Amino acid sequence: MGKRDTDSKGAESPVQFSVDRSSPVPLYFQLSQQLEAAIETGRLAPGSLLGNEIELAGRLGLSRPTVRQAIQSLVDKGLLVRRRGIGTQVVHSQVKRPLELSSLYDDLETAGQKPATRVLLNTTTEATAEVAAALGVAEGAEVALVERLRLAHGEPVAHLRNHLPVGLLDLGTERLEETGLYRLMRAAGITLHSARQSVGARAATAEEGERLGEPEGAPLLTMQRTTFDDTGRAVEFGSHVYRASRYAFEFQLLVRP
Amino acid sequence: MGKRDTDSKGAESPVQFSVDRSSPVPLYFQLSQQLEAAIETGRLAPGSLLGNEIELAGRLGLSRPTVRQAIQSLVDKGLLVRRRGIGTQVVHSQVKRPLELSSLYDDLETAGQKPATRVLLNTTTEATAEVAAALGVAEGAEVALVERLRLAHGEPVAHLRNHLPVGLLDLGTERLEETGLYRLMRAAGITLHSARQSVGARAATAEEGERLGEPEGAPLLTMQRTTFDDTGRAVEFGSHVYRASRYAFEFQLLVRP
DNA sequence: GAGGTCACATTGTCCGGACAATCACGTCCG
DNA sequence: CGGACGTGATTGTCCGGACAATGTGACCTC
Repeated sequence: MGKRDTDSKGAESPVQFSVDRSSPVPLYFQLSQQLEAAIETGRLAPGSLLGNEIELAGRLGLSRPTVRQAIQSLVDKGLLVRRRGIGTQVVHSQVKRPLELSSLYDDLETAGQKPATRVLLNTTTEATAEVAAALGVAEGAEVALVERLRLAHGEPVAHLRNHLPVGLLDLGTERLEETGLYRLMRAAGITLHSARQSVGARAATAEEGERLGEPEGAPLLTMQRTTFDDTGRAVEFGSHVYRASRYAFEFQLLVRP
Repeated sequence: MGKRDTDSKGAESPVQFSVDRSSPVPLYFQLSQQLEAAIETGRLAPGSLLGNEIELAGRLGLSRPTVRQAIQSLVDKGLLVRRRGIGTQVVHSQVKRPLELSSLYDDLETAGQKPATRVLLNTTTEATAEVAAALGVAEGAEVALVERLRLAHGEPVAHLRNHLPVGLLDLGTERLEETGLYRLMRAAGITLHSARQSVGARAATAEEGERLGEPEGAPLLTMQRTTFDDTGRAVEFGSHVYRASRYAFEFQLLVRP
């Protein structure tokens, strides 16, 4: 039978870590970042053992709880797996990034494309029943409305319609053309917390087809999203339409144990 | 019991918790479950403070790290928010469930529908290049193939095609009609870890329309998914098609701080 | 040789304490 | 009256240790 090779354990790990106690960065965070970098660059091979926590702590001059905290954060990210009695090992699969609350802008940017934005509308309007329910305001109340066309390689990719509470944010049209909405919100001190999404599909109307360069009746990917900040306040309601021929949602998700 | 002192905050913390030290269930887990139940039933109102950790620990006869571990698990679930200098409070928004690696079967079941499954195919086949790449086997190698039609209220909702490594699982056709694939895998001792998904849309072919009861060219929602267990092995590759007129993906997602 | 048993290694849980960082709030001063 | 400042409250980080639970592998028995 196959004998478990012993060099995966390795009496001494070839990878060295170190922490800077004078830095304001928490020690566990320093360590978790170094571990993550080592995993991503392959210096810690998939499937390899990490060496037991106690020895690792001693080697770094840290306590075991601190080392555990660092490891745990990577387990939560799906990069490591712990097994009682065995050890902690690097996950085999190609974990890229779990599903994030990312804007389309970031999606395209990380995909190597150069997203462009054309702001079609930047005004205020009266909330419809749907928008009012999503944002938690009265029907007919004034809300901000932004409509944008997102392009990649000069081609339309998506039509984005966002409703926001008035006064939440200063929505400069030129800033909206430079970056994504979420970045603006974060920059304004809003800490995003969670979002409720619905992803579906439908056929393009004549108007939608015109805007996106698709024939009427072409399949479109739709997403509706309400985003909340950490006080539970709804800060955005988006109703977006993507060209199915040019875009798909790709993401990785983890099983919550 | 010492000082009850003045609860100057909101004077709203009459909820009592208790732990059973003779139980094999970890203490932090007992506490987190009770907290979660209290939040879901509304006994802990949204926005209300939780009372500081040290006092809570003293009241329960637990140490602060244990209480923190319980609270942290709920913070990770998005139910609580911690603020330094302020306290821990229940989030306002209607957090339902974060995106899970759930089967369509579970989705429909929790939606109150009674899903039915018709197994169209349960056999083995030779892996195409796409399947081979996803499952990490050689092209042309034998893999299991299952095709199912999922119905709700007697109407077709989705066509599911799954490829699996041979010998991984005993796929009884009658069991496939009773429950979802993921439940079978879990029951077989496979611990799911992560999945890579792609969600898109396209127009129905004539054959697809026939199967799902849609006209040719109707918009369909598509999902491709490769699922990995905790050893990094690909255990399933799914290629699914949903009727956009009858189904949409709904989920909640959390921002990774 | 097959199967069960036991020691060992490793992570899981829990404790008690210490100090730092941050935020809300009241106080003091201009 | 308003802004700067200090103070208290609360969570964040970190330590060192103890015992339990679990899976592996070697050893022993049959």
